[in-house]
Amino acid sequence: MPVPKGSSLDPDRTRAAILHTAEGILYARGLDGVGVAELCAEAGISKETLYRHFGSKEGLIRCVLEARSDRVIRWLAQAAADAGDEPANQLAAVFDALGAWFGEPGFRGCAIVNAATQHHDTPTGTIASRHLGRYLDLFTDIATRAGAAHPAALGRQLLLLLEGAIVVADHLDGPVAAGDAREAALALLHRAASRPADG
Amino acid sequence: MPVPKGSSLDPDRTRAAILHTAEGILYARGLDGVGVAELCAEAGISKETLYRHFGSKEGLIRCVLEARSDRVIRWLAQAAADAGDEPANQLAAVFDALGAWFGEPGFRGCAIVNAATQHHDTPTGTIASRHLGRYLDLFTDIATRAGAAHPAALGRQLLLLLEGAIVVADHLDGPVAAGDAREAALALLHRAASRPADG
DNA sequence: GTCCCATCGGACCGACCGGTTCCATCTAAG
DNA sequence: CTTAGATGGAACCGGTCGGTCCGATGGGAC
Repeated sequence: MPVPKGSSLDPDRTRAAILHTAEGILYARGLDGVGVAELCAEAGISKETLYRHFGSKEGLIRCVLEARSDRVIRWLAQAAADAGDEPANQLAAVFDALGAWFGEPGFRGCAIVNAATQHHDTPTGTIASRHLGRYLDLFTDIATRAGAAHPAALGRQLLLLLEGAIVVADHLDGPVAAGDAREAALALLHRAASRPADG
Repeated sequence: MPVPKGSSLDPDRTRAAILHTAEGILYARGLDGVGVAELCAEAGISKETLYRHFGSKEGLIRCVLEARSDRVIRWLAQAAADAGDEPANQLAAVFDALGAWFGEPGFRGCAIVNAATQHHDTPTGTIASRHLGRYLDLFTDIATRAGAAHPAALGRQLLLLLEGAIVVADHLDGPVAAGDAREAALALLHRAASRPADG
């Protein structure tokens, strides 16, 4: 049996349900905008269960954010992979995927960056750094395969466009930002690839 | 007399002192990370004085953010103006100024965007929109004077670089982001100016 | 001197917070 | 059946929150 101890249902299932419910509410209302009591009520569990699984509200937040980071990175990497082998097409696909996300109701920016902004001194900040680093890996890989002269620098610039697009989409003009970012990203990629020996 | 009623010192002076102290603490610790009592203690005033001047904590936050937005925009516009008339030089100067800011101890991202992230449903969100719009005006002006084919689109792309740089500097690599953004911004400007009839 | 009023210091309020504990209950393993 | 562990429900804790109110002080304006 994969279930180590007996219980009414499945502890792993319970844990996953808590994470899923908490992710939505914490994203929509902010880390400090919702109390543990409400999270438990929405998830249909007791506070004792939550504290047995996650130890503290901060522990729950950490697990939620790590799961979210994994999912977001996998989603963008898949969007790139689905676009074929051409780096430019992959880059365009990434920003197209972002545009679709920006247009969804309830879009409120990047949950991980938002969380780090709200609790900047906690381990949450570390999760955000790792998250941005994973974006960077994705972009640097694309830049490298595109033959950019300085793939690391181009990767960082593409990351600026991604993060800028998220912020601007959240606070100013929604999905429009994704189109602007896409166009700028392709321009930077083309420039770097057409000058492989020099900037 | 500019002072309407008698008081121990000067109500306007008191108000400005509250704003100054509150701005620093709210920026460093977050909107929900500090209570009204502590803000009053640090500013050397009583809660009654704070509530008479600002009505509520939200009212205080609103005044702090509006003052901050004014100051930041004026600071960047001045940096551009000090760089002469050449649009490319002005753009470079803006990102150089950002780089200096990113390196300052206590840098924590954009106070206005951070605030909107923390209290997204309050009027704070409106302040953030206006703030980004003012950046946009600055960049669109530079793009127009540079002879860009689509100055509005270029302005929005430059805004993406600025906001992205702030986020990345805050959560990943500090002042490096400003240099990357500067280089990308100049590349986008050059591209748009050298193709004034077509993208 | 006499008012006026901004101010301070602090008591006070109700609400909510994160977190702990106890207990009855249910389920699955043996 | 017995037993052990996971659970829900709820009471409870100390602390903090934003906000109000009151008494005392002290400096202009007249």
